[in-house]
Amino acid sequence: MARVTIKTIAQDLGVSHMTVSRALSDNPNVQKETREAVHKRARELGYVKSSVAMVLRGDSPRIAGLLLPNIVNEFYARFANEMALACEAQSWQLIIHLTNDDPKAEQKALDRLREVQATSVVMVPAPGGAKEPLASSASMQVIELIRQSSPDSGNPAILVEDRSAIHAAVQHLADAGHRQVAYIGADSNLTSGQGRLQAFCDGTKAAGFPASLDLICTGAPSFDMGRRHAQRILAQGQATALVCGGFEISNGALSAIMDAKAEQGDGIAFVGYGDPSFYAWLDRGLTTIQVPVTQLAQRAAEMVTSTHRSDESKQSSFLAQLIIR
Amino acid sequence: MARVTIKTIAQDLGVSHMTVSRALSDNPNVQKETREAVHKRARELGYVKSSVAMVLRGDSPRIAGLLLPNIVNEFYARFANEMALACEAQSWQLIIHLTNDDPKAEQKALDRLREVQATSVVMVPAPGGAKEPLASSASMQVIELIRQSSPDSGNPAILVEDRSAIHAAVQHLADAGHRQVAYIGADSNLTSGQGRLQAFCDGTKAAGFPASLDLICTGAPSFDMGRRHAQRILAQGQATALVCGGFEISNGALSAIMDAKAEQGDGIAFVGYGDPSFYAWLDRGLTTIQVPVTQLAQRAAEMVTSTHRSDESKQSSFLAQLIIR
DNA sequence: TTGAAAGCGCTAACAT
DNA sequence: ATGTTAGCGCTTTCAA
Repeated sequence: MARVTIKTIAQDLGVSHMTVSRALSDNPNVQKETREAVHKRARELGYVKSSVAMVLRGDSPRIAGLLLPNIVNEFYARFANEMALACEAQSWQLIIHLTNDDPKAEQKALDRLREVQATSVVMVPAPGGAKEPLASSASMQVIELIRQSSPDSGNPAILVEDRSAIHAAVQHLADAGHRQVAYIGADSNLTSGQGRLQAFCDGTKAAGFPASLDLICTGAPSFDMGRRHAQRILAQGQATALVCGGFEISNGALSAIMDAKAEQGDGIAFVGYGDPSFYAWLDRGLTTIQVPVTQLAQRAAEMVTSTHRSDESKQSSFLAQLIIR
Repeated sequence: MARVTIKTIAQDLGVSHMTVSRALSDNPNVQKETREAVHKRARELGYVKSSVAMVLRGDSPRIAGLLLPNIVNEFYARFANEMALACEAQSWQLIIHLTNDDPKAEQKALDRLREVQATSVVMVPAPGGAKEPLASSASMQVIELIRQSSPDSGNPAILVEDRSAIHAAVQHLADAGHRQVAYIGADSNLTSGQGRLQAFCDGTKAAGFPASLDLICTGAPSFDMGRRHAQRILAQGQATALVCGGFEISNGALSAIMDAKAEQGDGIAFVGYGDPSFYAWLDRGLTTIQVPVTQLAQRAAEMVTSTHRSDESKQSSFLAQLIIR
């Protein structure tokens, strides 16, 4: 069945398509009867205004892109969920692309979004991705999430202030008597990686047992990376506690720990990153660094749906919190 | 900065926009030099073809909609994740809308998708939603997921054959000596609810202890609903085991059980629905009904990206499996 | 080998 | 109060 357009309705009613257009937008310059007739017929035929035509004319489409490494990690899932709801409330649509932290996938996703003329993109920049997310993407507002592609990318960013929480995590472990505390986190390729590692080192120094280098593992953050390093740390048996600096890393490390526990029963103290619901149920509750997802998502939705794109590269930062269980 | 179009390039190079169009699509009817010059300039200016213009002309946009109750539940998250990846591989974009199982949100989402001329939608129909998802949506191919808005909706559907798994779950509990087995699931408002409840009842009959009605709880499926009913069941203390028939219900019931366990230490045998990663870690592993997410998602992506819309209301069904832990 | 015209759905700006 | 025209970016068709 061919698309129902204002012309369909116009012919149907024997008026010009302009009259229909006016009637549908409740322009006063139409006979009341005509207007009602048009509305009625439109409803009957199931007419919907083509946003495509509107966009071609110059309206900016109420479409935003969201680029995440994945959506299985509960943090990203929650973020996407909340942001989608907030956008929906403003009649914005969200196109989600998963990058798996791969720069090529990231670039492709950005291109596809430009094709549909998405107004803005919220993205967790992939490590090693384009430093300047394509000059050409000047047409889209790019908002960086959690990490920054480069400290001076000039894009607005929504960040997490987690250094104090990481510091507190180390202190907490120290208070419990731990002296051999390992750390797994992103490498200094990522702005977030730098900050977290720094905070960890500061924490150990403050607690009086400067971290030994062989207890510090960094690299490109991923579930597997976290799992591998945790396995190694467990095998070495040197560390008595482990702090994670990344969502995926935390889950990966945890899976290694749970596996080991199933076999041997013992375990090491663990401080996770992010707070998926099940962390509260494992081992009578896992201590973890909780990131304020809702706030982040709401901020993102705000920035996306507000038409005034922040000219200044505004950065907002939200406070993470150590949840002790 | 104004959008870069073929006209921009044309003026720039002093040729007609048609030449540019031809050059960009590698039409042989252009001087080699011209073609190369055009390509070069296009790259420099960061030109991207407007899919909006193409769609207006008649191309169908490679955009599909995905309507899910939420995306926090790990099953839905995994589904969305896998489907998004599969779509990406085919250069399709996915617009995700969250309905929270609310018919009004569902209807709105469908309208928005029609506005952007989405080609097809994969949706978990909300309970009580439009029986015929809007005749007018004839323009979009609607694919129902997991449940059907009505048995004879006539839409293609991707379903889960979980009756044998539910049956097996009851048998498993019976083998372990349980006789008072409770069930929480969707009501008969949903096609999936009917089937699961039926399978549960059949199972208890086969096991020799027909389910007593006060151990059977049904209603609109949600986390809260699962949680409330589980709390009540625990408080009554009659049942020694509980089977869940729904993703959200399962997580809700589980949260009630974990809370109770934290307080009293005892618990009842539990068979979940869906298999989020952490089920394996709780209580040395939760027995659960595992739904083949990947298969479902891949099938969905296939149907969406294949241009030949299945005229016949094809239904595919994938087998769920009882995972005993 | 190139260009000009028309049309996809819609509305602002002019007619009438 | 209603109709006509033009143009958003692109390709198909027809003309040079």
